Parts: sequence; C-alpha cells; structure tokens
Amino acid sequence: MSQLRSVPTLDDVARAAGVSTATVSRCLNSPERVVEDTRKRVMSAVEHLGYTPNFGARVMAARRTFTIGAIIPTMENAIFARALQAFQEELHARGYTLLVASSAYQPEIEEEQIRSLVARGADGLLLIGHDRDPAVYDYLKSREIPVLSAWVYLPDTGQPAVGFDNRRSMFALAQQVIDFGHRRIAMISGITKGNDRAAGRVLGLRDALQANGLDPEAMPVIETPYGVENGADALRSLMQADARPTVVMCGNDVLAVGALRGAQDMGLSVPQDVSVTGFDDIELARIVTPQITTVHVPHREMGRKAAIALVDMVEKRSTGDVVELKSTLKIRGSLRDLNG
Amino acid sequence: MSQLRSVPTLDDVARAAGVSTATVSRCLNSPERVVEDTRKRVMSAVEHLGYTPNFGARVMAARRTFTIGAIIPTMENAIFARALQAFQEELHARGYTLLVASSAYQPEIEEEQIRSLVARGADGLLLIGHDRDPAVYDYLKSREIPVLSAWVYLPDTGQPAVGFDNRRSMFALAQQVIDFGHRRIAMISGITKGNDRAAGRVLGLRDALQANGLDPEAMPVIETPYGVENGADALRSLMQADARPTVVMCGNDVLAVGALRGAQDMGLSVPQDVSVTGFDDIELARIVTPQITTVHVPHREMGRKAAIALVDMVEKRSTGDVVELKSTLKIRGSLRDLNG
DNA sequence: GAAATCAGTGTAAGCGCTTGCATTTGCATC
DNA sequence: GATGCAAATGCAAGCGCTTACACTGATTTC
Repeated sequence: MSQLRSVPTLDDVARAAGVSTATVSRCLNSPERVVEDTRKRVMSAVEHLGYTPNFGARVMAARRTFTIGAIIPTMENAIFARALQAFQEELHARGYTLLVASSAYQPEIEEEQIRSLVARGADGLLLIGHDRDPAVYDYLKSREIPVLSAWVYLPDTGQPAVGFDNRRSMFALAQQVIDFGHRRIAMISGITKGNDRAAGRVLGLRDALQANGLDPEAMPVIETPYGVENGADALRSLMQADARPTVVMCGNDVLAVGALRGAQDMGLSVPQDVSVTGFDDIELARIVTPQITTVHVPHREMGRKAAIALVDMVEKRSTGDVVELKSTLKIRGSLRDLNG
Repeated sequence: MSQLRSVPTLDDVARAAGVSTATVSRCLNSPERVVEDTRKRVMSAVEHLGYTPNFGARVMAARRTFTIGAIIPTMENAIFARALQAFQEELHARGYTLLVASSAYQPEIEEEQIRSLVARGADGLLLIGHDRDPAVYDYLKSREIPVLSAWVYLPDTGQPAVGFDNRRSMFALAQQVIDFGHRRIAMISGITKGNDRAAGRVLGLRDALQANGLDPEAMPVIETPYGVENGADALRSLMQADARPTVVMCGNDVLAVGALRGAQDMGLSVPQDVSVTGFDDIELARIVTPQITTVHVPHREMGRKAAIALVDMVEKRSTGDVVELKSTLKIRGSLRDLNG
C-alpha cells in the first residue's frame, strides 16, 4: 500500500504507469531496453509524481555509487580550487559525482574523512600527496577502493599518482634565484610533517644550494602553517637577523603573499630591499603588487588527468599509473636580478 | 553465509561476537542500552574485522542521514569559504556531516544539485539567497526538507534565513562615500539576475543617490560575472567616459580587486585618481595595496548561526526564523576623502 | 513464594531499489 | 493457423541495516 502524501517510490511510479517496478527501473537506468511506448508512459508518471530515486536504496541494490571522493588539505585559499574544478568537470562528463571533504592538514581528520567517504560508497578516492599511515592504504586495499594521489610525482612509492616533482621544481626556481646573484637565501616553508609536497620543496632548495657550492645547513628556514598572517610573521623574524637575506623563498604562494605584506609593513620595498618567491601560481600571485615570482603548476591539467586516471581505475581499465606533469617558472616582479 | 575476504557486514560482526545483529547495531548507535561486557566483546569484533557501517543501508533503515547539504554559487575565491567553514564546524559539533555542492551561479545547476542532495538523503539544506523558482521550494516542502537561506535578510519573503540586509548595507557605504564628497559615482555589479544579493546592493546604492539629491538613473552601471579579470575590464570601460567617475563602487571584493588592478594597469593611482570600494570583506581586500574599503560581513557568525538554526529546524525544535546580522563599514586606503 | 517489573537481548519485518531468471507478447515463418 | 524466436516485461530475491516487539531471567514487591 502506498502511503498518503509522502515521498513517491518506484512502486508508486510502477502502479501509476501500470507496469512493474523492474520496468520503471529499466526506464531510468537503461532506457534502450524498454519499448518507446512504455517508456513514455513511465516517464510521464515519474514527472507527474515528482519522483526522485532514493540514492541509498539504489546504492545498496546496485553496489555502485558513481561517486568519487576527494580529500584536500584545505578549502580556504584557492590552492586546490582550480584543479578540483577541472577534476569535477571531467568526472561529471563521465557520469560521476564528486564528494569533497577537507582535512585541515590533519592526518586524523583525513582518516575520518576517508572512512566516511568509503562508508558513503565512494567508488574511488583522490588524495593529495602520498605521506600517510600505511594502514590507510591497507584499509582501502581491503575494500578494493582505488586511490590516486595528486600534487606529487614520486615514482619510487609505486602508488598511482598524477602530479609533478616538487623537489625538482623548487630546485629549478632556486637555480634561477642563484643565477640572479642571490647568495643569502632564507626559506619560509609550510609544515613538512606529513606533507611530502612541502618537504620536497625544502629538499629541492637545499639541493640547489649544495649544487652551487653554498651550505644548505646554513640556510635559515621557518616552518609555519598555511596562512597570510603566518607568512608575514615569518618574514619579520627572518629580517631580524644580522645578515639579512636578499631573498626569501616561500613554500607556497600564500606564505609568499604574507611575506610580501610583512616586508611592506616593515617599510621594506620588494624587490629592492628583499626579493620574495612563492610556489603554485594561484591567482593571488598575480593580484598583489609586485606580482610574485613562482612555480606554475598545471592545476587544471592535473585535475582533468586525475579524473581520467581514477575513472579508468574504478572501471578496471587500468590499475593506476604514475603520471608526471611539468611545472614551469614564472619570473615576475617580486624577484630582483642582482646582476642587472 | 559470510563471504570470504570481503567487506565485513553487521552480520559478520554479530557472528564473531556471538550476539545478534540487533545488539551490534545498538552497540554502535546507543551503547548505553547494552551491558558493558557485551559491548566490549562487540567492539573488539568491530575493531578486529575493520568493520565500517554501510551508510546506504543505514540511511534506508533509519530514514535519517545526519547530513546537511549546502549549495553555494562558487567555490573559487574565498567569499563563502569562511562562513562555510564555521557552518561545518558547528554542524560537526552537533553530529552532522556537511555535503557541499556549487552551482556556478546557474539556477539549473543549482536545481540539479538540490535534487542530488535530496536523493542522497540530506536532512536539511542551506542555500544562498532567496531568488529561485518557487517550484524548488514546493519540491522541498513536499519532501519535508527544511531549507535555510543565508546571505540575505528580506523578512517579507517569510523564508527562514540568517543574513544581513544587502540593500541597507550598501546604502550605508554609499552614504559614507557621498559624505566624503564624491558625486560622480559609477558601479560595477555582479550579475543581478537570479541573485538578490547583487540586486539588493545596486538598489542600496541607488537609494543613497536618491536620498542625497543625485540622479540614480544617471549612474553608470556595468554588470559582469564574478572574476578579477572582469572587474579590471569593467573599470577600464568606465574610465573611458568623458566625465570620469571619482569613485567606482563594486558589488563584491573580487570585482573591486579587479577594478584596482585595472586602474593600476591604466597607470591610474588609487585612490588619488579614482577611488574603489568593495563588498564582503574577504581576506583579499586587505592583501592588496591599497587595502579595499568595503562592507564587512560577519562570515563566521553567519555560518555558525545558520548551522544552529538549520539543525533546530531538522530536529523540529523550530520552523525557521528570519535572523538579521549586522554588517559594518571598513574604511580603508582605496577610498579617498575629497574633503580632507 | 508467586506476581510484577525490568534490563538485556533476540527475532524478523521492512527500508527502496536492481537484476537474474521466468514468463508473456508480438511477429515472421512455414 | 500452428510454430518458433526474440524482444519486452514481470517476479522475487536480496543489498546491510534499524527497530518494534517478543522473549528471558533476575530482581523487587507484597
């Protein structure tokens, strides 16, 4: 018996159209298997009753959700926004829905979010970076849920990924900085614990110092959480030193913008008094004055390719490759050429 | 028969602990109804098997999801980020999970997202603004799903909301601008169609002109979609006019930042050659130079109060009130006082 | 000491959908 | 007109969980 004045179910539609629930279900999921005439009748009943399939029930019966989960460290600031947008668009084109959660850069929260997305039936998961408790990967493997990492290229881990080499990218930027005549280099890094992107960027800078006969150990490094204010604070404390750095290289653009503001607040002019560099090339980097020299990351391409790769894994067309994307340098006003 | 090497179910846990599925379910959902001894046994079985409840099945049986859906116009730029963060935190504290979707400012996409969230069993919905097809509200009402709007205060609609008066806020800012001696005022507005916030802001500015004996119809207004580039373009075309405006008031901070850049690109200095104002007071407004004069919106408070109000509605403690929050002016460097 | 009470647990009926298999229908073929 | 076959549709068994109700044994009450 259908309830009075309540949410319509498949059963209600079937009754209204004078067919079985199976036929209604087929109309919705594989219309070509139902004859035109019947289909029309069913669809008009669907329309008329305002029927929407119950997702939970559908998932249970079909054991597929066509949902992909993504967990990013933060939604604030646009770092992941552009890639996620492209990821979503590509998923949509392939008939998948994206569920996004953010971990606030905290491993425990990330694990909770992973479990929650899995419980909700995510067919596949996109994560940022590789650096997490192996138990997480075991759990996902036992559930047979494909995982893809973005934002990293570390082929040795063997984990499927679509990303770029953070270490090599920072090396390239640092080489440019050194070529511009800078020797007193300081760094403001994001928190490196549990963050292989941030860690890789520090390593890349140290590599470059080493390669150019400078002492990596002598470089001042401040680690600080994501945030404009933190960047400003860090810059102030770096500029307190006896031998002020001529350039402050930041682990990401948000810290760099903070550093820029911090310098301006101190009455220092960038790049005359101190140069600043960032990483990621988010929109912000070109909005501030001077514009920030940074490493351009192919956000949209990364998002799109990640979607393609992950869907291939979910649909068992692939077991997951490691794809490398190229980053490029963007030399802008915030970096001074000391030779010039 | 339990399957070999597969995802554990309630049944597997029950068998492992030597109890019925009902008891396991109770252990998970209302532990106080199970005696300590049994509970321990069950929990260790849960742990051991790595059991995670199947969300879909749970929803079907319990007919509650403890999930709240939110649909915001855009994830890019930080406009909604801070409020959403607070919304999420407060929901979490009350045992709810947030599902976010974005509509790209397109009504059809918003409707699709609403259906999708409803199908997924959202217990309640947060939307931005009131301005949408009444059929949407009918649909939600027939499903008995509480809806709350944020970012607006328009008590006449009778729709539950937590927000501020866009029109009055813009009026206040415009009054200040006029008090500073500006008479040639131009506006860059967001798209007003289907967006009562943007529309309200335009009206507020016109009100202020009227109230001060200026001709509202004479004011140049450019409507343009969200985006820094668009703001810059709009400013350029406004400055092409014979009688250049002394101030360009923007419908939001993103457009204002664009206007600022546009002016700088033209070699104009802000605020000497032209003043710029924004709306929303996102972080960006204080990052650029000069800092942008704007209307401060209590993002976090709005998010938090929206969560409280919506959960009250979901749990039938309220049928939804209309709550007004206060906005405040932030007078900063981008606005010149022509009297001073 | 029998009856009443109660906490703790089990039984089993769905929740709304998909899908393998069985059945019916429509139509070309003999 | 009977036969065979494919296409269209119906039947019914679950998917994994919650919860109303039934049951059991211990404790309290008179």
